[in-house]
Amino acid sequence: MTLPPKIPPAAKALFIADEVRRRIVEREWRQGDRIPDEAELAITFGVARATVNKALQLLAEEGLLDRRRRAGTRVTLNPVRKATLTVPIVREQIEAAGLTYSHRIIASRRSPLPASSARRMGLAAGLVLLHLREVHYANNRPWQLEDRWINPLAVPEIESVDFRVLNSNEWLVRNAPYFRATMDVTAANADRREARLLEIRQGQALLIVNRTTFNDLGPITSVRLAFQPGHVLTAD
Amino acid sequence: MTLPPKIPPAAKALFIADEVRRRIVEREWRQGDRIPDEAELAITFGVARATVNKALQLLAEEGLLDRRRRAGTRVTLNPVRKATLTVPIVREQIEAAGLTYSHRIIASRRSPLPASSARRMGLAAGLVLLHLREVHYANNRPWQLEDRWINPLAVPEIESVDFRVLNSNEWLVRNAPYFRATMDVTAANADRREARLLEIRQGQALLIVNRTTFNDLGPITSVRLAFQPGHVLTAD
DNA sequence: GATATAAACATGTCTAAACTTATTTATCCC
DNA sequence: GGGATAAATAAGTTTAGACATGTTTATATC
Repeated sequence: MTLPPKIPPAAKALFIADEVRRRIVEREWRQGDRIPDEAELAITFGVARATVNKALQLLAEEGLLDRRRRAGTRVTLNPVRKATLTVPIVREQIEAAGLTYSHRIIASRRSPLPASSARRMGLAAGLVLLHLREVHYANNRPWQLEDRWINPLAVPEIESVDFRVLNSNEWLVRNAPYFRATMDVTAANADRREARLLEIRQGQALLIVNRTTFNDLGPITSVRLAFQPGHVLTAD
Repeated sequence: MTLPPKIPPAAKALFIADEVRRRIVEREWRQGDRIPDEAELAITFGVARATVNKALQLLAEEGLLDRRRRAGTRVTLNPVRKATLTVPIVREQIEAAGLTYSHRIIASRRSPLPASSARRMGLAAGLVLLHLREVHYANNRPWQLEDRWINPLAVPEIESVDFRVLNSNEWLVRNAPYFRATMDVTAANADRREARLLEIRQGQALLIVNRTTFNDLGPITSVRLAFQPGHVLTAD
């Protein structure tokens, strides 16, 4: 089976990836099976080995193939369910929906770091960091609660920023690029304070996203986002 | 700046990616800046252009760089927060924690598809599909609720499978590979039935994951997973 | 000045060949 | 049989060179 000589102008790798995917989906190659090696596929498809390599690496990233040196390439036994979550920038998300964005600072002070955030940041609990709490609004209705800890050691310039004017999220995005980030997702019942700020009933289920970013100086910031009840995060 | 001649044995692309990342993090190259083109970087690093290309494509995937033909490569203005969520296979997750896995079928029948699932699957509401409801247990304590719709048109073999013996999740994973999947995450208060099955109080916040898979014949299955309160999904 | 056309350019992709590295398989020795 | 060692193998990576493809910029034309 050679590539259709006309069709693929400069996307042979993608074509090959599709073809391999098809063979897996149609169970021509079954879970656990070893598939032909790169050199062999290169010949059957009439392309260079590097091109096959690119295609197979793509499928390996997707989780469809398991590749090991010398052992060859196999169809993954338990295709793991991976999906890429995108946490949008609040303001952009709201404005993209044609709504008016605004935000309000609830608190901005130095406080000792609680244990949960300390764990996420890899810092000692009780360390005094900058603590920000904000509400983000769409058309003056609460959209998201933000509870953020900022490590001035990693972002010295932060001292001189006035977050009453600027959105902390955006300032950090623009001024504190990160090397590494961790993220987790959970659900929690709104406590009394959250209910008041989000203008909902206490106990309603909130989607919670925790995100911590790091640069070479250490943890930059750890933020807990609590979304309006019913909010859906979509993954690709 | 040439690569340290000794260190990188066969990982120059990664080294270059790290170096570019460093320059961005240290604000040598700032958000929105155009960075030198591939040919130039290839010379400064003393490698082939293909190697630079690989490194920069990596960073573009990470969302750190914006690349456009002819226009060149720029540091992303608004680094989007992307993270890869992995939804583990229940049994493996439970057994990996050293617990005993078991499951129970609550219902298994043909029913008309409700609107929400129909939307996700791209099918007409009311269409009669196979409907499965299960509880997964760890050490005999409820761990996860599963509410699944299966499209027999995409998986004809399903008719002959006895899910009282086999876990539907695993059967599908092994026997119905998919082309494409969609996933979303939200939070919901446990209703009375969910509370009973999960042995929790009604109203507790549950993390909900909806996942739909497709193959070339159409939607295969759409599943709603409701996790125990407090469950955390971790993204990389 | 507006608009079509051509040139320039940076990234995108592919190739063929070489070398590296992890891992398996075979072989030899005890 | 057990264990160390060497050979074989398949993927991982890099290179230099080529051509393709979008985009921008400059140029010519109306």
